Amino acid sequence: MNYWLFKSEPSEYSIEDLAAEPDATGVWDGIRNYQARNTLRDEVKPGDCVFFYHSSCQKVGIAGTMVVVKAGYPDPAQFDADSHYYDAKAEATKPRWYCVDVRHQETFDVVVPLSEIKQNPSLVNMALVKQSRLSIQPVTASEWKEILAMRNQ
DNA sequence: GCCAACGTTGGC
DNA sequence: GCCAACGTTGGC
Repeated sequence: MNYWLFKSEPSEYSIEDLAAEPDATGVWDGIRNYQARNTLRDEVKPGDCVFFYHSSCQKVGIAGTMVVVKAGYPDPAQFDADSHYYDAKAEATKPRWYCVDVRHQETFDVVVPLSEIKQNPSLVNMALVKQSRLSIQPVTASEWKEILAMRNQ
């Protein structure tokens, strides 16, 4: 079982949106970065735990947790000409982009702010801090525990 | 809205 | 395969 952090702009899709889905389960789609794609396709597995990160908003930080319920499969949006995520170069037999299904688990009472994560000495090696632009990134077990210890404070 | 960091594209 | 130009991300 592995830990991950997925980013989303809450104005596009927030943790509240996920919680409001039927069965609190949604598709994590629209990933259009190859490194993130490879992780989704090859490494993210059902049962893995994921932080939901809110980016480009008033309260930047980790908003809660979710769990992976379906491993990587071709992102349907790449074939949908009406979708913002349409990719003319993707073919049904050779999909370019992948998505996973996730189920909402917990919404933190207060978002754990990026500013506090950056100040926490035991989190200096987090991908979030070092490789800030990656939208799908790994989290270690100790980082997971540390973030959980910072929530609801 | 600015801008640094990083990813992608395309000419050669 | 290099690298300049360009596009995107995302914090502030």
